[in-house]
Amino acid sequence: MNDETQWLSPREQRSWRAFIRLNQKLTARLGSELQSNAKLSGPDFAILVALTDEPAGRLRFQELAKAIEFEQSRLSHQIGRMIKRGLVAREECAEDGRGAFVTITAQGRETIEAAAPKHVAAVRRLVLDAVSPEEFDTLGDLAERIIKHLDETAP
Amino acid sequence: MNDETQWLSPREQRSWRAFIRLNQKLTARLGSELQSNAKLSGPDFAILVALTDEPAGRLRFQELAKAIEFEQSRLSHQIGRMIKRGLVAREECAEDGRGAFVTITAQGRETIEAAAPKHVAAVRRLVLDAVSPEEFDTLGDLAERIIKHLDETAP
DNA sequence: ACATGATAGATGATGTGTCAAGGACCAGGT
DNA sequence: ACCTGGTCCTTGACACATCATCTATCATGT
Repeated sequence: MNDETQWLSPREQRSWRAFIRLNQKLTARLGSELQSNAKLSGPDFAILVALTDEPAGRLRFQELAKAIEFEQSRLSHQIGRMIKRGLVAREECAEDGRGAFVTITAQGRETIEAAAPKHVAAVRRLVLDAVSPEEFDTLGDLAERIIKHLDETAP
Repeated sequence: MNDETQWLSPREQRSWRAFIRLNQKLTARLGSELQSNAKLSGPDFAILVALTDEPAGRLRFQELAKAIEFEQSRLSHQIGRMIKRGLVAREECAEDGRGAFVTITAQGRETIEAAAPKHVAAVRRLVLDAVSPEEFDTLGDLAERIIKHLDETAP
């Protein structure tokens, strides 16, 4: 094996490790707050938000999958579990016999409406409070740039 | 329910969503590259790196858990699976009858040594190539600040 | 009408993460 | 010697993620 690997410099490594660590910690913290405040997981929350963003409160599987960037299969499993808990329902699609809609239920709405304020508060408390508005903008800019780069380098 | 929630401004929301999305995409991409290049998951990789950082190639469960910030139980399950695959081994601890060491095996070393260069290359290609060195420093600074804040606000 | 390939979604197997409960051992006081 | 409480690690149950595979339906060309 050729050993001309461009290892990370100490500086790069420090930034990289901080970034990775932050992701892990943040996901864990927000997830556990959501869980104890509202009995929702991160994926549950993302799905309910996407559905309430729709006037009709429903979406085709495909569109929902695209909106939150879940793979088909992952979404299918996730929706299956959420149906069991009464948060969403599955509806036949008249125009396309293969397709199906996911609809938010009344209970799903109650749950998300109760959860959202606490979640936003947690985001403010855990993240926004740690940096200035300008810095947060910078973070957003960098994130968008890297995402764009990732999508261009797509597999 | 009092409705004085400080919702995110459009600007804040844009940054927040980009940040979250980036985390998800990046974890997914790096995980899948690791998986196809080396048959390792992110957690596998983190553990092998932590063990090779030790001269002895071994650590107590506690210390390993602290080093990579895994909960005890999570680590225990993870190590169990890795033992099955021959990447690490469990060793009794003479000084403390309750404790145990995790040791990297020869096979574990081979695996990580083959995986690391490709992983670093992926990090460069997917992330470092998208931003300037100064920007990456900034990212690191912000990440460290938020982590510090998270730890101070610890549960 | 009918083949053919593409698309929508479901399903089972396996690996991963979290929580709650448990078993083994240690340390300190009595 | 014996509690008692804490520490170290394991275990089982369940939610989640990914992969490969499957079925049903659609859309097109003949």
